[in-house]
Amino acid sequence: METKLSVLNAVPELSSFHLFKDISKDDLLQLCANGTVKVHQHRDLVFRSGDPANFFGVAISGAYKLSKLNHLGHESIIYFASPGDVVAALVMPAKVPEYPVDVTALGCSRMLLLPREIYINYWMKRPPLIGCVQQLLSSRMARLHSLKTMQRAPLTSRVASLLLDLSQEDTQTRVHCIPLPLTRKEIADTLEVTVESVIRIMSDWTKQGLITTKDSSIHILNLDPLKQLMRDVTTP
Amino acid sequence: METKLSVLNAVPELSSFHLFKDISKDDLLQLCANGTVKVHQHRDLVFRSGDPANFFGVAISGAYKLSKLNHLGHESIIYFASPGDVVAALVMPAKVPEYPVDVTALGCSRMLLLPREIYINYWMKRPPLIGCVQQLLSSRMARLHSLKTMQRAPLTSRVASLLLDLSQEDTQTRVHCIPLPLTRKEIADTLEVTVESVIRIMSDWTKQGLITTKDSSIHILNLDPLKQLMRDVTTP
DNA sequence: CGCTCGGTTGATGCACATCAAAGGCTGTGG
DNA sequence: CCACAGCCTTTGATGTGCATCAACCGAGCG
Repeated sequence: METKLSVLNAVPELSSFHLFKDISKDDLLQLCANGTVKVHQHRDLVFRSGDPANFFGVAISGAYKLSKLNHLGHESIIYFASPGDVVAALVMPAKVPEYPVDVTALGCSRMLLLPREIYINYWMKRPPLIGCVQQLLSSRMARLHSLKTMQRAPLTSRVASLLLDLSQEDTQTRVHCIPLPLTRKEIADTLEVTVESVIRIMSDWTKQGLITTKDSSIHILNLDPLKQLMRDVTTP
Repeated sequence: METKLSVLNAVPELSSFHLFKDISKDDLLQLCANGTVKVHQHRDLVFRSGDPANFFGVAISGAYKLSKLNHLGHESIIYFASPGDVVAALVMPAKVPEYPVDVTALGCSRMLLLPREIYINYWMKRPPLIGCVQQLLSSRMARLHSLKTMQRAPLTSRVASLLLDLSQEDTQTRVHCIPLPLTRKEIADTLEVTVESVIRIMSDWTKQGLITTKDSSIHILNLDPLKQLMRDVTTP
């Protein structure tokens, strides 16, 4: 399932994250004391909602989804964490911390896991680092807000908005794609709708040549029509 | 509209908040340096979404709503802040911070406003305080998650859940009521539905004697049926 | 007195859910 | 090697919860 690596190997990647931007290599090793780098396969569960939260994590490569089960036992996806994102940091200061969500790997991914005490004793004593953590949380919060305010928009706009939000421009090929293996079901679970509705919308777009899907990797071929659909509310 | 008071008068209330629980009066005054206590009337706007965020706030009395406008210009309510809650703290560490939401007083309320520099220079250098701030944010995040995961439940459950979430037991009369002036429109804007739908549900409950409304203050007369409705998903 | 604002009710329609069925693809085990 | 199970995707037929639109009432207020 999962394998451990030395933290040392991950130092170059870690240093490249905004989170650790002004931190020397020595400091970085102190901040990662007792840490382990774990390699997860697709769908590996990292943290389970409700479990005692003795560790927090920093995503290094790949991607992770944060989700909960709703009243019917269906998955509700809260957030997608990318490399450089922290998970479970916010609950560390609680007296008896519990993970509020399930954290699951999407595709083969790596995460740095650190004990709670490290957060309390080292991380929280460094204002610049705390500032970065809060900025990450702030942008996660902003994404939640945006999903919430779009809740009453037509589903077409919401799917377009999500895809554009998650897509990144490949620096080489200049192609816009979504850097995580994402099924239609997961898109539906993020927007709190059914798979069928998402599929009806996205297969239209595929037929129109706006997007393609290869090995559950979604590419956006034509940005502008999607941006248009995202805004379209009153189509007179 | 709004009036200023000396911070000194608010010290007893501030000390009673979990946020400042282990902080001496002298320390408290340092943490509130250059602060002002403002008194807001119902519907006064405190921060406007998009404005440069030079201040953050601590709610002292009354209540505040955090909201944004959606694509159609309708209000979407993100959160209700109660006494002891912080607002705009999360965006303080950004290089060029902007308020992500509108903050509006609900009823006559008081808020301690503090300059951004105070957060950066004093608050962030106190790990226990940062811990408390993160706990507040964590519970706000949890409420957002809960609204999100209930999105596909029948509206009846969602209204019941919101009312129960916001209600507090009066320590004297042992009556459960919602400690903020809340219109049906605001409930609708929190759940992202229309007023009419909320009204249809709540007037049923009023007729059944489950709730009453006096001067836009909602009282819950009978908890258990509402709790039942909240859970009810499959009503066979 | 006319105004606005919050609450209420009814008639009608639509966007999305639900249910059903089927095909492709992957991995697993006989 | 094939049979089978499970997951993802797709499509169509049908249903319904909530939105939309319209109208009205009562209370507070300049």
